[in-house]
Amino acid sequence: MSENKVTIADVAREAGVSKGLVSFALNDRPGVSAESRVRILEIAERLGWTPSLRARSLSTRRSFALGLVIARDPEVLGSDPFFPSFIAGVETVLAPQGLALVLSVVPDETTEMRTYRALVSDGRVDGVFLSDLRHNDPRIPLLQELGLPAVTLGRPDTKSPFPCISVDDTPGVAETVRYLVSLGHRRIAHVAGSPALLHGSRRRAAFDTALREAGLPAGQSIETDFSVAAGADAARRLLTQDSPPTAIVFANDPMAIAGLGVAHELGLRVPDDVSITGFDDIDFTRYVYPALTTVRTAPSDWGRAAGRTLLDLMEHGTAPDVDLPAGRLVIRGSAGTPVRP
Amino acid sequence: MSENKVTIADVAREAGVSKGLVSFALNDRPGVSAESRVRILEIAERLGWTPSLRARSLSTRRSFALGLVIARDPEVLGSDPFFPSFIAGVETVLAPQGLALVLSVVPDETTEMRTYRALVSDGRVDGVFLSDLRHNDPRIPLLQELGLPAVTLGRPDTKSPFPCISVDDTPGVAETVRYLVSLGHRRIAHVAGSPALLHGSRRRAAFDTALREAGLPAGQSIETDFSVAAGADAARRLLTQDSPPTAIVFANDPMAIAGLGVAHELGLRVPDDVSITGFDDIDFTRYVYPALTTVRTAPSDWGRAAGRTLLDLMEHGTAPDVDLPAGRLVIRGSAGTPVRP
DNA sequence: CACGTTGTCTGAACCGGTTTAGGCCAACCT
DNA sequence: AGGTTGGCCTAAACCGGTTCAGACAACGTG
Repeated sequence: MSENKVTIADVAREAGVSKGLVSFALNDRPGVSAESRVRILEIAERLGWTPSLRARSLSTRRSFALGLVIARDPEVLGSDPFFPSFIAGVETVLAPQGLALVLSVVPDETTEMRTYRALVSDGRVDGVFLSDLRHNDPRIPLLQELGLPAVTLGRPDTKSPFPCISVDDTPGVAETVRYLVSLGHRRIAHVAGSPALLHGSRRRAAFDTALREAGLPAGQSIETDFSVAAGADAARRLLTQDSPPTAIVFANDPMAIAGLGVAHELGLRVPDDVSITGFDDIDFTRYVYPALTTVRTAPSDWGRAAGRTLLDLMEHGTAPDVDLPAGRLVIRGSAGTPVRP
Repeated sequence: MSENKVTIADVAREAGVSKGLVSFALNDRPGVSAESRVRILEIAERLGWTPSLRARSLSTRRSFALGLVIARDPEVLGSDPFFPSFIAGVETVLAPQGLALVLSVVPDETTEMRTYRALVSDGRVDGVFLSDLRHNDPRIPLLQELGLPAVTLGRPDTKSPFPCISVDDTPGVAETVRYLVSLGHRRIAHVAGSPALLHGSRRRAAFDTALREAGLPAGQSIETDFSVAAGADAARRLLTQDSPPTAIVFANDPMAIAGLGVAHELGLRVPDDVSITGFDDIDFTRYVYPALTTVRTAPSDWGRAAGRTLLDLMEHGTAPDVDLPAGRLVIRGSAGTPVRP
């Protein structure tokens, strides 16, 4: 009762033509007279015909679905609103095309590679989004070998046949550092993300560069896995040492928020005793105290751009890279003039 | 090159038997001699045969995929780690079965209903998870009409043909209120979630009941949409009135964290001037200051249970409801003895 | 008038599985 | 011996589309 009952054969019989002609008319391809076309369409409409995705899949060898495989520690995944927003953005372009999004959340990299292979050998998706790019990312040659169209979220550090959607984190980090320096900070530390992830190491490199350009000595950096817990640990280490930094630049907002908590817990005032900045401008930032100074990024724009580019790629076999506007610093209360520089 | 080239016909030819027999052997069904079976399996193995999902889909009228449609304001979605964890839990049971998860994030309820219809008429999924249950939820009759198997996340307030996976929020809320009362609180307010959502209104009802059972007069309640922003607004309204509450029970953690921020901003000490509790025990709770006293829930357990139940339902046509253990109060620093009761 | 040309349409093969009707043969029963 | 049963297997239909070779008629052209 629920499944679509009327097939192309029903339409053909009703219209007194062959299946093939109906198919041509429905996909408006040449070789059908104007009268036949409207008559067939009219009959299909009247009979309530809808295409069978499964039949179409079998004969066209396409699945009309796109894939996203997320290999993140569930803890990190939960505190980071990137993916929900990204997916919402992707959907806005997939839904109108009748495409579905197949999502896999996997625990580790081995499973991740296996998942891509399975998606391909099942013919489950026609293309994938590659996120959380890593150094020398093994997924790029894998997907190339598998012949699966893909777009990368971020610019890979190796040769890649796939279009990429990227946003330069450097200006945001640089702007943050310049702002802190302008407030009088000289001992600025960085709580970096995972060095294995490109956006982790790039933000860190941007931080180092920014300090150098400000004429300051290299600052302290602590590597983390981007998790809230790791952010808290890093903040505690930085703030409990002798002559702690007067400002800490966190590589993402969840860690920065944990940093705020640690500062409070240690009896430090923010921003008087220590300034704190984040990255991403997640919703929480506005409502913690003090509100977090951070760099605004737009994950749902990424999603839209990535979706459009992947469609382009699948349709034309090629698609240009997209550079999204760099994030700008959003100034709130968590960074200020140090009372004891 | 990527697509699976070897078909069941190749195996049949190589084995010198018919397609049908190969199919029987591969699905180990009766009617195949032991020798033939091992020979066919051996040959399929040697040839590297893998089933074509698409062909199987067409002939069995199944899609080997399950659906999840999320209709939430992106803002609320982003700050709430429920779905990432839930999905991770679901995956642990789907992946071993070779099932995929099709995810839709839609902006509103109208689109949501349309999405379900599309999923069914495309035959895109074999079953769905129904989350964020609403009062008199229109999706239940819709799915019933569409004949799509489903499990509900939470117990519906109307007659439902579907198994449900539920957890009783009442004990957690009750425990929270009793704890606050035991600390000496008498003016306890509630920042409720959306009254349209069952878990929103149930937590609120549990709150009212708990106060009554403690012999206290009805407390103040403010309805919200579960968003961080709404939580902050509610907290501000509660705390800036004459004789504000000494404790606020928030219906979820993101709002509670926003509440902490508002309290700080108003110059109130937590928990001395106002105690704050949350619900869900998201990762942030441990790392804000003071750490949030909240009720622990386990979204990935929900995911696992929901996945198993949906598989059961699809296989046997029926599946029992599952009651997950109620969340327990996790005591941290954000609630304490009121200094001015 | 014979000859392409063009436009419209049909029939059948095809995608790669599942499923059913029925054939054949050996074993068993009376 | 003849009839029944059951195990093993094949051929063909089927799921519902797409696609291609070719039939046929109308048309213009030299």
